[in-house]
Amino acid sequence: MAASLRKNEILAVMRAEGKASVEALAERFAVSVQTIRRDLAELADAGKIDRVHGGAMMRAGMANIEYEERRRLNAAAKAVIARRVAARIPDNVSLFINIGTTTEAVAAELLAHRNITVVTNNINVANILAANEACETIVSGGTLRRSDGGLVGDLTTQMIEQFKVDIAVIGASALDEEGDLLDFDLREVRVSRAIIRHSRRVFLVTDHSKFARSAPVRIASFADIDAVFTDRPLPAALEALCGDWGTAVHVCPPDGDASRSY
Amino acid sequence: MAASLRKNEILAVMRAEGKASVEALAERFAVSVQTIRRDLAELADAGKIDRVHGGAMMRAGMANIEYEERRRLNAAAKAVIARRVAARIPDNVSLFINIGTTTEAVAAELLAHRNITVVTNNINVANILAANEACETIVSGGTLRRSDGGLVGDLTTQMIEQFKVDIAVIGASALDEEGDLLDFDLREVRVSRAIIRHSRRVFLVTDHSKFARSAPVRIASFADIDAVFTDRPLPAALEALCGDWGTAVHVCPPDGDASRSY
DNA sequence: GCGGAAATTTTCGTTTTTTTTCGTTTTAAT
DNA sequence: ATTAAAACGAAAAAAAACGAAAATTTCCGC
Repeated sequence: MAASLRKNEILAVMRAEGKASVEALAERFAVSVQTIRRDLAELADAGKIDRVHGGAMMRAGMANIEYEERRRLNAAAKAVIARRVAARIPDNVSLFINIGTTTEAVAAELLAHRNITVVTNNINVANILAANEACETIVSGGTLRRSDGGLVGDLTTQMIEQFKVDIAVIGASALDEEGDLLDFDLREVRVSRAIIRHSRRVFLVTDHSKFARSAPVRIASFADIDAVFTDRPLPAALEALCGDWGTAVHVCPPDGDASRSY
Repeated sequence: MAASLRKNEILAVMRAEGKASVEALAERFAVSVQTIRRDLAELADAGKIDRVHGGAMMRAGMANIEYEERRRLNAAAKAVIARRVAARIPDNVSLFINIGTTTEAVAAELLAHRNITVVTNNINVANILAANEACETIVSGGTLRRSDGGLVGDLTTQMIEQFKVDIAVIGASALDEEGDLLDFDLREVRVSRAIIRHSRRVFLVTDHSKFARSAPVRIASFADIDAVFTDRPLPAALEALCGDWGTAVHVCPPDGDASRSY
């Protein structure tokens, strides 16, 4: 790619001001708007900026958009699951809530709970629970993961290990039929394992889409979980395993039907 | 979804002022009210704001009125101070940023910095810096203080002590003429002291209103600080002391005049 | 300095997207 | 219940993007 001085300067302007219009850039560099359009198109192709009508902006919001998308996915099912979980959580308890859009939905359903202590490694959960005055919110330390507001790393694990709570609410990126909980990021998995070790009871919340997916790192087994909350029945094989392991299964159908529990 | 430069700006206005009317936004951006309505409708669909008759407001939840009020106070002065501080912070450094509305303004000015590592005990700073891909953000653990998004407590102090950074950016609730930095919450003060101990250089950011106030717990002395950034000249007695102690004083006048440094 | 090839920029007509206009419906306040 | 402001929907108008040909600049060797 032939390096143009202008393109670098455009990038500098964008970084400084966050955004720029085609018109303004054309005037600033004393070239035609067409030339600016080509520069912006190339920069956008290279993934440096995001093109918008009339100009361009820094690619900052991108990761966030993706996350918002993920949050919206199966939102109805997640809300039903969350309500059901919240109903099982009494007042006056201590909780872990870890990373995940479904766990965030649970946090939103805990706004009316009284006198609870929540330890979380999810900055969005902290933001949500800040609205509940009767909730002491403890944020675990760690490196902020931009993609989903999660806090991960050794620091997070160390911090988790300083607690022992009544109930943990955890998610997982994927589930398989042998009853394993899976995730993508080893750092996050280490945190999840610490959470399971330091909780008296563990609730797994997950929508059905996780059964269709796979991920490389094993967090734990359904045998380590006390209860699963999901929106559709488990595969038969897995349901049988849960029976053997004594793992309670709560199916929360989205349309408000009576939910089934095993 | 077609992103627009205007929508980002609307969001910024909303964050700064909490709410905005369709009429006012239309005038500000010199477009028709219809266009603003469409923008607001899309932002509301995306869940960023809440639509109300005649305008829109920030989504309820974390919205802490008192805190928003405090943030708005002397906002212009804080922005000038923040820009000045950011100009003194090079790329490729590690930073502490602690609790305070002025320190948050500094974080906002660091969005264009490259390859920085920021350790913070302020959840708002973490939210702001999430937009900078070239910034590794590490959140200290601790108990979430609802009033200002601060993380405080022994856990926070422990976490801070695991780092040693190049520059600390700190605030204070009050300052007195003998050159002491003061605060209200002992837990927060312990954290601030840890931050000072574990930084190679310390920048204090504060607007003039802090001189008129007092607080019970002593954080440190101006003698422990490398540089002070403020919007009005210090009381003469204190300025003399800073001279003795070798504490640099940067006065950043709000109207864009040449700022004075001692 | 000159000619000419290659790259870059501008011009121009067309297509797409966004914004405005205007008539109608809904909302909130008296 | 009445009324004025605000929201909505759809067609018209305006602005911006696109594609490709024409014009300009740059970069060579001579």
